[in-house]
Amino acid sequence: MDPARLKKLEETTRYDPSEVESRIFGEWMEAGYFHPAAEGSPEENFSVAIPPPNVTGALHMGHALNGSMQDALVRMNRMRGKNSLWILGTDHAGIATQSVVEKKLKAEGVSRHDLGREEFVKRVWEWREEYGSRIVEQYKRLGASCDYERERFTLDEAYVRAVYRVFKQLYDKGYIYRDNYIVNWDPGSHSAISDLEVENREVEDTLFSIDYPVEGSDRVLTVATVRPETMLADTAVAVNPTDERYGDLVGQHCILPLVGRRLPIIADEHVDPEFGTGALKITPGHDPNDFEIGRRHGLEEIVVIGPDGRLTEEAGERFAGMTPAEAQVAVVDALREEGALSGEEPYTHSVPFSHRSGERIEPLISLQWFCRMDELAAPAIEAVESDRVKIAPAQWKRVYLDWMREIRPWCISRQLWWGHRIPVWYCDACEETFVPEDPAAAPERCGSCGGELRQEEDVLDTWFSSAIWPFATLGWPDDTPELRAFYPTSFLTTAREILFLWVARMIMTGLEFAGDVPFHDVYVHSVIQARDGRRMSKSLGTGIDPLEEIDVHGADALRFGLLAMSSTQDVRYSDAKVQQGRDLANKLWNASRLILLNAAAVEAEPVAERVEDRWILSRMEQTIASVTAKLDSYDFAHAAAEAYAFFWSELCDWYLEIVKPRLYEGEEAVSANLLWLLERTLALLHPIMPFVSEEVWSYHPSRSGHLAVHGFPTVEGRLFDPEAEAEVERGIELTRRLRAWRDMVEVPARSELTARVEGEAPHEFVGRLSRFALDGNGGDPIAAVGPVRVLASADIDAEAVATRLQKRREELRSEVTRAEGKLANEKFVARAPAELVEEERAKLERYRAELEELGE
RNA sequence: GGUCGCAUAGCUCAGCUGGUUAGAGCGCCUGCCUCACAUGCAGGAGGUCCCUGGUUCGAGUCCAGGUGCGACCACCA
Repeated sequence: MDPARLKKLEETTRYDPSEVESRIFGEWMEAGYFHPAAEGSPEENFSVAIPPPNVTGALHMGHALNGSMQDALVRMNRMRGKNSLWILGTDHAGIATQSVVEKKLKAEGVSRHDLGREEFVKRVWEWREEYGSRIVEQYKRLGASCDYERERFTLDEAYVRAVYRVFKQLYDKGYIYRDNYIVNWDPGSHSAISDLEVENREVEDTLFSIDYPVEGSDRVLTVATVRPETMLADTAVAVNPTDERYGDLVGQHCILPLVGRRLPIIADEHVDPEFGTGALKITPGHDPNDFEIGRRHGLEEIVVIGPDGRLTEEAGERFAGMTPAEAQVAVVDALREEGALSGEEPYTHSVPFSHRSGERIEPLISLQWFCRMDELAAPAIEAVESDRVKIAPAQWKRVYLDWMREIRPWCISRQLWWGHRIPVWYCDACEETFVPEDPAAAPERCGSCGGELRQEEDVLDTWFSSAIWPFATLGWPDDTPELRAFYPTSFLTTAREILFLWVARMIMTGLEFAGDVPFHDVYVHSVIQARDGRRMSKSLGTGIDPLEEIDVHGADALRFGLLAMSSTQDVRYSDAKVQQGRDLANKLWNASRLILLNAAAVEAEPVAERVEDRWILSRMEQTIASVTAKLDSYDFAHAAAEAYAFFWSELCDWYLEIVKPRLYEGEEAVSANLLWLLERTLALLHPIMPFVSEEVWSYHPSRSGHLAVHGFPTVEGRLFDPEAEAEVERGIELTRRLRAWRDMVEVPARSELTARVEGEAPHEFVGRLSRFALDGNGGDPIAAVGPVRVLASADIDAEAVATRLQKRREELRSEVTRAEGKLANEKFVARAPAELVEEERAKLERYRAELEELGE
């Protein structure tokens, strides 16, 4: 070994991740391990498409967890020799990015309208050039083995082509259409948003009762509403057809207060006779239900709130220009003046808010583009029903299916500038609509009348482009080598919040356009909450920055911690688990120092002769089998815990302590075993803790290349040895009991006690590790611990021994009582499995024997 | 309103198809700076497994009801 490196190994007793991580990552990148050739078939290869983070984003805990899981599987499969590709890229994130840049411009005192569309979009691109790669660099800090040379962006030229191809095909099929429809208008982003981008929140409002006089009568119909300002757009009043109170009024009219409009009184099933007075004002322009009712009854659709979120001229000059809140006050005042307000009471209900801007959704009718989903959903339902796409944990399969079976048209247009501008051209002269094959070469003049064409102003929903991520990133619609080698991808890990928004849509588009499901497995991971159980969120200030955690504890520690704390249920962020990961890295480094600095130079297969060697080699194989199976089934927490327990408890606490004398003597067999165990342990841990394992590996005498591409251990069945396991475990158990006994009777830690053994002698290590000389003779034993008879000594306090004995006797008596009771139960003896009963009898015997030993 | 999930040690969580004395990490207590590691080693204390019924020889685990949280979906003004 290079003297400088040897010195480092000898002198460094604390593992320092910050020194190691960037260096190692550079080595991997330079070697090109993460940039596989587009060869082989999807069946033999392994591929994953990263859920593309927003270009505006910074790495948060969700990314870190998701990335740790993906990287663990990608690395394991790369080590297995599979051609492995982890596709990386970012999402242009329409609303989020546009508002970031708008905010920046605002600070400069400019609005996007001052700049105009073209200039504004240019500015966003400039912003993206400067800041857009930040999150990609952050993934490197995590150790993510993505293909950084194949980075994609949803607005790359090739990607845009794919988006347009999809749009065109869906349009030609008639799935995409334009319609005046009620949409979720987000006054914050000045755009329509889809149902999935709306979240409902409980809000306390006032429920107003308003009297609508019935035409030609002195009766009034009292309606209840939380949004009196929308009455200005009322076009009917509805009652339930079975409601006897109003049967005679159906077909008549009432008069809209303040406005004076005649409103037909209609009957509709939707109205709940139990609610309020059983009469419902109908505002098709500003309420989704009313819109449906309006369409059923052919009602007039009036819109009084404009895209700017303020009341329009339609609302009448008294109210035009007001915000809805101002208008509410004004309308209520006016109603009160007219004597039409007959009640108000507090009312709590759920109200839609924009997930993007946080503002209250203003439902209104506007002209938007929609995509019909039924036809696309059908095969995507089948694919999941038949498990061509397996969703785990299993309960999410049903959630997916339930949603897909009730899928509704998707509003895909957004009134933004940043995004894929909808590839549709209109001719105002002859009212034709064109969707060209190649938008880049779109005609300038109308094919029918020669009139001037103008392109649709709106852009597509960001999720429209992310929906095709798994194949568009591989070059679709061209028939590329990447597509042939890596599609379908192997699996997807995701947070459940984007199961519909993203996962479902990828399955639909994958089947429709790429001819196959986009992935075979979907693993829905848990959500890591803040330490106090709240959501991690920037606005709440509850977020924990993964980069800070990496700075302090190292990427390996964070990765281990996140995987260890992950679960099928949501969990609170656990500093202790990250700490555990850090300690593990340190322990790995130090155990490796012990081995590497003391092992004789041997290049041999393990030697399974002595029972402790047979034991640890068997345990190693069992651990490899178990950890591998857990990783393959996305059970990261147990994989991490088992690898940890094996390495720490069995390998370090026991095996290393047992074999130290042999190691120091330079025995070759134990050196061979230790180097073999170290190699396999490092490889097994590498998918979880890539940096420290790679660093340690760099000192291993068997090293011929990086661990990142070293073979992943497979199980050597010949090393399984249940007998050796049982035998050594008995020795460990006895050692533990002897140590506990010593501590209990307060023997000084250093003093060696003498004892003799009844019957077969235990393994050599038992006496050594418990500081007992087991070859004593003569004298009466003062205590018995299993087969060990402890002899009197100046270090042993007789009183403490008596107390200890008393305590043990009590424990045993209670166990004897329990076992006796169980065996006295005839039904247990008769009906429980025979071996269970036998076991219970044996136990009872043991307890009784020990009790007798203790002088009972 | 519908669906799903969760309640186990002081804390954060494991406990598969019901079966040893219910586990881990952290924290706590007691010893140890033992020549890999004090980011360490050894030992220990600590649990009416939310409540009530039920099924069973046997229930943390299965069933019913209840209580308390949480998530998702949903057009009742």
